[in-house]
Amino acid sequence: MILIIIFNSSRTATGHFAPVNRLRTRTANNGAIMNKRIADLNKYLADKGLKITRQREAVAQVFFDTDGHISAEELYTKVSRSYPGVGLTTVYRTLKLLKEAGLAKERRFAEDSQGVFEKEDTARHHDHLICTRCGKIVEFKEPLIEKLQEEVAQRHGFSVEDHKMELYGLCSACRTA
Amino acid sequence: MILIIIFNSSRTATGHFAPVNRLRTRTANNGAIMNKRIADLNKYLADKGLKITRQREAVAQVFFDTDGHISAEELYTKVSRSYPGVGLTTVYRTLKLLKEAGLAKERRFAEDSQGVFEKEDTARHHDHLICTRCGKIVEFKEPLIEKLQEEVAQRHGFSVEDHKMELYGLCSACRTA
DNA sequence: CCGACAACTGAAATTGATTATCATGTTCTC
DNA sequence: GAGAACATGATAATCAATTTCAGTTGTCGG
Repeated sequence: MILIIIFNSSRTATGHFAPVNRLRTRTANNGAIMNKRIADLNKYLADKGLKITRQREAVAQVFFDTDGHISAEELYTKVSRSYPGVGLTTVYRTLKLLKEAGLAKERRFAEDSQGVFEKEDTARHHDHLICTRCGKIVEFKEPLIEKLQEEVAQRHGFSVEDHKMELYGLCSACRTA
Repeated sequence: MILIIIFNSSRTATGHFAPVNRLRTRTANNGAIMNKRIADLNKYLADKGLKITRQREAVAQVFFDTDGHISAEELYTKVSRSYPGVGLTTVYRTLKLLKEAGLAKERRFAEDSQGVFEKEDTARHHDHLICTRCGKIVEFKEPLIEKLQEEVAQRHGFSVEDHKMELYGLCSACRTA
């Protein structure tokens, strides 16, 4: 005997069953705490005439709950644990939206590596020290350098919207080893 | 009637005829001015037990004759005009060698763009202002920022080997437009 | 609540820069 | 000048990221 129960699911053309219920009950819209960043994203989407979807909220929520740097692939894995049925494509697309909305920032520390993302508000105005041997990454702030950057830009008629500064070298552990 | 003349050519397995003579008579080794950078490259190759070849000299020569930034693809096109029969693969390989030899530096100004290369001695200790609208790139030097970078690194136990600093914004033309 | 339509989704295909493969060619050393 | 090691170039492979496309779902006006 074969018993098949399809309960409020969305069967896609390729045979995938999206766990709609689980996803829906967990999203911010349905009772959970709607944090400010999700609200910011939703506002951005509404302003642009884009749609607020379960998948976007799921990706955004997991992203906002993550500290430090995370790649699209890693985020996909992490999202899949809580909200299976969200595709890697959607993770990429949502990260792109988060960047556009000014909520995420993309970085790439090595030429041949994949991009990593971090929350814009914690990313703002900090730069990175990268150990070329062990890959260790240290974040730092240097307001004086920022000031000089502004001055240099002004001298050349530029207005600065963003900057990237990375220092490559050896950390103390690798230098003594 | 079919007449085939093969004149001191190197017929590869895929039917390509490399114009060996033309290439040879034009290389630095055969009478032309051997500039210092080519000599540096040759010394590097010799030290590493690698070989000095016509192709490597051709790519290096054209690269050294180029000012500013050039991509591997562009360099390939440019080399092909003077020295046809040099493959794109070899251009990539030679640029890699030039980097290792400390004669070239690779940069990547946009996340999704191809890498561009510039001569190391002109690249050293200068950074870039990039217009996010028109793509204009302005180079600048700011020794004071370098000094501060060293200090910051030291404070975190790092020794600086290299750095990357890019300021993104709008140039005067794009700002007023 | 309903319908319609534009936006969204995810799997698979595609892209594009770069690298690996491999059969043949070339350099350099003795 | 013989041989071993390295180099070459066409092609295939790689890999993150994007595009495609058929099917699905938000959103807005009634």
